[in-house]
Amino acid sequence: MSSIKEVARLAGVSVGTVSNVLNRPDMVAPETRERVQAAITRLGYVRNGSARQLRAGRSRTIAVVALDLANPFFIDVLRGVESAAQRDRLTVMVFNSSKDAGREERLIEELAEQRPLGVLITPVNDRGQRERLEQLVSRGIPVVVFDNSSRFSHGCAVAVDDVLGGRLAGRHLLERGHRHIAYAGGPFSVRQVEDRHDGLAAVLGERERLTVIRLPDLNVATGRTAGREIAELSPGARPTAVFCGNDLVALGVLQELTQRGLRVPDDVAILGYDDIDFAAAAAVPLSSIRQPREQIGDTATQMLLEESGRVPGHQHRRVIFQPALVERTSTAAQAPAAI
Amino acid sequence: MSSIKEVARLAGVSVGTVSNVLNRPDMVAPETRERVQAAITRLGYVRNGSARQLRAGRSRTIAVVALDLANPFFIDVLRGVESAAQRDRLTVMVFNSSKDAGREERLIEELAEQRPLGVLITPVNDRGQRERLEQLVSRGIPVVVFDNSSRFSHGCAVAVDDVLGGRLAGRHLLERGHRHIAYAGGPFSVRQVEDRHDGLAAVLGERERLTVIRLPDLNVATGRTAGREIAELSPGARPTAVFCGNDLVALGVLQELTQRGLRVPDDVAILGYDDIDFAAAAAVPLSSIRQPREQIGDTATQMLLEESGRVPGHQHRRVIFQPALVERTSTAAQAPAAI
DNA sequence: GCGGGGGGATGAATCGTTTCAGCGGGTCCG
DNA sequence: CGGACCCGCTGAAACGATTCATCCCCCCGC
Repeated sequence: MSSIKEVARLAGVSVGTVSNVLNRPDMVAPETRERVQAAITRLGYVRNGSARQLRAGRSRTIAVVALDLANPFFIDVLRGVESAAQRDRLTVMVFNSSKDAGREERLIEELAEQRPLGVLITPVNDRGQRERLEQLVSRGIPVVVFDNSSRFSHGCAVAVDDVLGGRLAGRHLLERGHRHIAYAGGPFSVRQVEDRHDGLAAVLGERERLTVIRLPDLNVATGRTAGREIAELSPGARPTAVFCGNDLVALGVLQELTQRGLRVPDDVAILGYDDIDFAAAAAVPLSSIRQPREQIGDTATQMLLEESGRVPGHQHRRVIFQPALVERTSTAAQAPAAI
Repeated sequence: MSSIKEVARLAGVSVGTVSNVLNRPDMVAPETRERVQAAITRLGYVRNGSARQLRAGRSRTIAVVALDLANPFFIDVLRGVESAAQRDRLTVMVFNSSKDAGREERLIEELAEQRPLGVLITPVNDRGQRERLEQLVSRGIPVVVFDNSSRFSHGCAVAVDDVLGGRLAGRHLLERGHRHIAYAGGPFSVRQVEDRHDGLAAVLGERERLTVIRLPDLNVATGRTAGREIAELSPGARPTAVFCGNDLVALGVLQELTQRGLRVPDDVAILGYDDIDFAAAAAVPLSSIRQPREQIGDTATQMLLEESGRVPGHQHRRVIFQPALVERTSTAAQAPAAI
C-alpha cells in the first residue's frame, strides 16, 4: 500500500506538490500535474483517510445512531438524512442501537473517538444518555436529537408533536362513532408512547371509554399479543377501535384479529402511527398518523450542519413537525352499534 | 478538546506513560496510574481515533455496504453481522447503496481511503464493480460478497442457491395443482432474479404454462403493478399462482389482488421469497422461500475476519446456503379448476 | 562494595497528510 | 539596469497517538 512519499519519489517531485495536485490542482503546472497523476495511477495510490483527518481535525462524515433499523420509519428518516448530506458531499455512517442502552453507550463512546462532523441520534431513553450526549457536545461534536421530545438542551432537536398525533387519532375515531377505544403501546417510559396516549385521552369525554393495553415493545409480535387480548374479550367488553403506538403494532393487531375471524374495520377499526409504506400495503390498508419522515431526517441534518459550521450566532433550536391523519380502509366504517 | 500531551502535563508524566495507562495499565505503577486517570477524567480526555488508526495502520471497524436498507431482508442479515462482530469487539458501520451504482462506486472509493478491517458488500450488479472491488483487495482490504452468486474470485462469498429456491417454489405450486404460474420479478440483470426464474422454469413440464411479468425493481410499488396486470386478465388467461421475486413484490401483489376482489389463495395463490417478518404478518400470511438471513450475515463476517487475520493458508471460499419453503395461507388452497 | 537486574518511566521516531513560509528564476515596469 | 512580483516548487512543521530503545534507581546477591 503506497503512500504519498512513494508517489512523490516516482514522479520526481516533493510530497507537497503531490498534495497540491490532489487538493488544488490549478496551483500546479500542467506538465508536473500529469507526471504526478501518472505516478498515482501507476502505484494505485489512495489517500489515507486517517492521516487526512488527523491533520484536518475533523472528518466529513456524519454518524446516525438509529433506535431500531427494523422499523422502516427509521429507514425513511435515513433517506432524508442522506439526501441532505449528499448536497454537501458528506458521507453518512449508520449505527444501530437496537433499543439497547448498553449498545448505545458503547457506540457513543466509539463515536467520541472517531470525531465525526456530527451525530444524529434517537436516544434509547430520555434520561439515560443525556449526560453522555452532553459530553460529546462539550468535546465539540454537535449532536441533534430527532424524533424525541425530551429536554436535551445542549443541541438542536427535531421532533413531532405526538400529543397532537394522539388527538388527531382520537378525534377521527370519535367521528366514526367509536365510544370504546383501546390504546395499544409501550413501554410508557418512552416519551412518544406516553404522548400519543395522552393526546388520545385528552379528546375523550366523560361518556367515552379508554382501554389501555400495555406492551413491552412496539413491534409486530407484541402487536399480535395485543390483538389476541382484544379478540378474546367478549363482544360487549371489546373496544370497537384500536389506536396503536406504531404501525408495526397495528400490523400485528390486524393480522391477529383477521385470523381470529374479526373483520377490520367492521368489527374493530385499527389506527396506526408513522404511516410506513407497509401500512398502505397491508391487505386491509391501514389508516395511520403520518409523520413527515424524510423531512425529519433532512431538517435534522441541516441543523447539524449549521451547528458544526459554527455559525456565529447559532442558537439551538427545536423544530416540531405536525403529524397528519391518513385515512384508509382500516377505519373506513362506522362503529358497530353498542350491544 | 484535549490531547494526550495535556493529560501528560497535568499528571506530571510523559506521553508514553499516559499511553501505557491506556493500553497496558499493568505496566504502570498503581500510584502513577491513578494520577493519570484523574487527569483523564478531569480533562474529559478521549483518544483520537484517527491518530490511533494512522499509527496502527488498520481500524477495528468493518463496513457493510447494503444493497437496499428498505428491504427488511438486509436488516436481518445485518443482525447476523452485528452479532458476529460483537464477539470480536468490532464496530459495524453501515452504508446504503440504494441499488445505485454511482452511489456504490463513491462509497467504495470512500472506504478505500478509510481502510476498514474489511468490507461486506452486495454489489449492485455483477460486473460493474468487480474491478473496483478487486482494487480494494489489492490494497489489502479483504472483501466478502454476500447474497450474490457472481464470480468474484478475489475473496470469499456467501450466497444462497437461488435456482434451488425457484425449484422449491415450482414444485410446491405444482403439488397444489397449479398449471399456469406467473413469475413476477426484475430486473433480470440481477442474478438472483434470473436464477429464481430459471429454477421455476426448470421444474415446469410441457403441459404447464409460465407467464413472466417483468418488473423494473423489486418493491411493494412494482408488486402492485404486477397485481394489477394479473387482475385485469380474463379469468381464463389468468395464472392461478404467482411466484414473486421477493416478499416486497408479493405484498404488493397481495394487496392489489385483494383490493380488486380476488381471493388469496382461492382465486390466485401467492408465493414470496426471503420470508421477511412482514410476510408472516400480512393479513393473508404469505408462503415464502426462506433464506437463512442472520446466518448469511454471521458467516460472511466470520469469513471476513479470517481473511483479515491473514490466516496463512487461507483459501477463498464460497459458502452456499440452501433455501427452504415456508408454507402459510397464501398457497394453502388447491388450484381452482381450469375454466 | 560492586555488578547485575529489573521495575518504571522517558523521549524520540514514526505513521501519512496538509499547509505555509520561503526560495529561485523569470518577467515586467520604471 | 535594478527592484517588485509572480509562478511553481520545496522542505519542514504540525496533527495525536504508539512503541521501543534507553536510562535511572534501587535492591539483591556475591
